[in-house]
Amino acid sequence: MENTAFRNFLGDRGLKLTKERIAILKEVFSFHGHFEPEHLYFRMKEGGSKASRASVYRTLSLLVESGLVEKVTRTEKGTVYEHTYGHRHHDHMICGVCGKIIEFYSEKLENLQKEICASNGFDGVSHTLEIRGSCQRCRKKRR
Amino acid sequence: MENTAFRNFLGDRGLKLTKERIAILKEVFSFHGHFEPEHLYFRMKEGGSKASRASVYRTLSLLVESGLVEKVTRTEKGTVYEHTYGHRHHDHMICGVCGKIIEFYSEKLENLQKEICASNGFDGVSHTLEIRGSCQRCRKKRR
DNA sequence: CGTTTAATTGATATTCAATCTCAATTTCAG
DNA sequence: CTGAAATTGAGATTGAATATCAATTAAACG
Repeated sequence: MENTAFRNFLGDRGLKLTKERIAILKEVFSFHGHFEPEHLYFRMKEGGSKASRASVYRTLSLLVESGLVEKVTRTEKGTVYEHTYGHRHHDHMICGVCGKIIEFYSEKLENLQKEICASNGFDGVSHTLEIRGSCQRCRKKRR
Repeated sequence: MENTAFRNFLGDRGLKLTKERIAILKEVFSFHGHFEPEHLYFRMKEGGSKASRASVYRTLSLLVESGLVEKVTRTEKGTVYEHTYGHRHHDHMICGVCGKIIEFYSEKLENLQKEICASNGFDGVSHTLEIRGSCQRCRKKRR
């Protein structure tokens, strides 16, 4: 469970398990899909939680460091995150018209990373592939 | 030559070819590698050019639309660009230790994009693959 | 349990890239 | 050369993200 994983992460670093951190962790894992820090903050505010904006940002950094959450992409409007604990790594297609994000996983791509790294003396730890274009729905609307 | 390409782009859109746009275009193509808007602006300022920051940003957007320049990645400190005219598309490996950026091109990856898009009803226009890890030099230093 | 101490919080100020405003200027077609 | 429309630039503005710092809190220890 992500709760335990985060608890361990904090423990290993001599960090404290505070109400705020627990609340933020819970909120992050309360739904699936992508989210932005500001939205998370306001969602929590509405939900009655009192965690400050600063704590949201600070905790988000910790969650990324712990590997429970990943930065998906940076847009003009800020950073998009998603929780990844228990989920397989995947990449994204982003529709430039409606902003829809399609997730996909490709075994071939994973192997390709290894291949490319090997031939460049690079030790690849992670990757992000972002394909931009237009989704089916938006292409149909156009005409 | 990129000059003509940009001229055509502007013409097609009924936009004007101004001194500022020319100066910015020239500066962008005066060197290779990655750059950030702010650096470009200050470099021009030192060089005696009088293009304003606003014009730099505005022209950069046009250059991206015209396909002469691409956004490479967004960092905490802003957007990184590179001119791509005359260059083949490529992707990047970023060393998390020293920040070094290694460029690479993979035919397999290009084909993979088509493949992935096809099976998702997505019309892929472009992609960015960013592999993070550590470069050879930094790994050697560690021990 | 209390104490103690270092970590954490939160309200607010601050930073900084990027965008907007709008009067003055410039391009360019006719 | 002239006029209409596009463009510029200085400065204001936005908005995400971070820094500040006094007050609070977690938790190891006795």
